[in-house]
Amino acid sequence: MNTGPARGMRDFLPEDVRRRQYVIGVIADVYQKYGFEPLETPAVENLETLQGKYGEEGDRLIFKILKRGEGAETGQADLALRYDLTVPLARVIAEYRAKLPKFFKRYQVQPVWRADRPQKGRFREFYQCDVDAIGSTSMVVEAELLSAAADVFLALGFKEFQIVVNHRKLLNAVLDHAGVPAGLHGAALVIMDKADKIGVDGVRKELAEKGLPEGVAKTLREELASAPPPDLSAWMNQQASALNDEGKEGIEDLRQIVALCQSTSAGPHLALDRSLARGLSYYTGPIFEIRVADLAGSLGGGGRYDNLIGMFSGDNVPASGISLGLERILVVMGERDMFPAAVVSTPADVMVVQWFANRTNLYLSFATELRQAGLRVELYPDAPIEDGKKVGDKQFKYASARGIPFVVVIGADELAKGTVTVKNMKTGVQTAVPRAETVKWLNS
RNA sequence: GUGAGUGUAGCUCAGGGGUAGAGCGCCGGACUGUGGCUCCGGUGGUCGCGGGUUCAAAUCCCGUCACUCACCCCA
Repeated sequence: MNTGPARGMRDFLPEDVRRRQYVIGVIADVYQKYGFEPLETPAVENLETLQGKYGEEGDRLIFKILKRGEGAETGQADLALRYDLTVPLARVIAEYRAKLPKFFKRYQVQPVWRADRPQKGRFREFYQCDVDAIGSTSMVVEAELLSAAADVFLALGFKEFQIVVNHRKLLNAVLDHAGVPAGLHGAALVIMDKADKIGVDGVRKELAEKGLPEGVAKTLREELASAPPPDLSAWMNQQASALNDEGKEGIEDLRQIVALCQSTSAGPHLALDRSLARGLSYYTGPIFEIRVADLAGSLGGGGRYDNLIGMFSGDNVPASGISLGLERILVVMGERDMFPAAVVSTPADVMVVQWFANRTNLYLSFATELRQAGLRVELYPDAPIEDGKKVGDKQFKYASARGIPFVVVIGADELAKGTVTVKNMKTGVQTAVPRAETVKWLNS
């Protein structure tokens, strides 16, 4: 019998859970500072809600659930595990628009599922930490989203990270300018997105395979090869003159984002990447990705999706958001040993030793006293067979292995004097303390 | 969906044709009313699973499953 979890899924032991809760706590705190409100949605959505939102590749990775009854035989599915948090949000907006504020800002930290093949930093069940702002087309939204994301990484102790931005409209304009037919925009975007991995020559080769003429590859290569200079504003002006109206809109949005971010935490980490494309098909405007050097994939990504909610409600509601990948953040933080010491250990503040097998109630009531005073107290469940004999072999070893900092003994001497002996497990120093002053002593 | 690598004790791994080894852990003991250090003793595995070659397979071959990594795509 295989006792491991299902492929791509993981069990989280206490130490893991503590780390996860720590990171989630930091993220939620930052998001709340920006006025985002919490939202939760079901793990399961109707299949039709999800299909057609993520692009061809994305749709393939949806975990489908067989229809009850006949589904077992026909293989027909009508439900699916949620694939991301953005599409369920769009559904919620379409459903509750009237009840929600004009500008709705929500954060959501929940697991999503993808029928992917696992590898480093990639799982079939993983948490996303999303922030989205609904109802405004202003680039202030983007600036705040990026600033919040930057604050999260700074609060977690990251110093070197990049917030990479680009714009779907700019990409479309560049593709048009290069002569890529509208039908091949998607394929060309995917190839451009890989530019950092396969290099400029690889891009040219793959474009040729798609049947795009040599001139296209040449133009795109030139676009890609031209890294934006430090003077972004001048560069953008120069670019804009060569592009159509759509491209100019993209440039203008990016210009605003860059300018607005200078007043936020995101500013120093912002970078333009003209080849950033992102796979999800629902993006319509600015797109972003958060990267660090030691991980191939991104730690987070997002963008503006002004038409997605309209796919549910009919009328378009502008929206933009960003999603942080909890698992990848944890992978990197684990490798770099970035967790505060307190997060990793101390399941209890103090352990009470059972010295006399026939005085368990004494130890229980003592533990109760300490707990009522606010301490986390563990009582060792087994008493020694003979009073006082071999007490420590098991009990002290257990406390030591669990990293419990203090152990309290009430043995014969202590009972006679009305004291307890407190042992500091780190230093090995033992102190006799009047029983009534134990809490005071431990807290000092 | 494609490709590569790895499956041997609870864990990390060695052994590359003659029926298994280390370190750590775990259990017991010495020393302390009592852990970490030291010392002594002990526990430990049909070598992922199935088949084949061979007098003989953990070892070679085929298949299968699992895990890991990379590609694709993504967080």
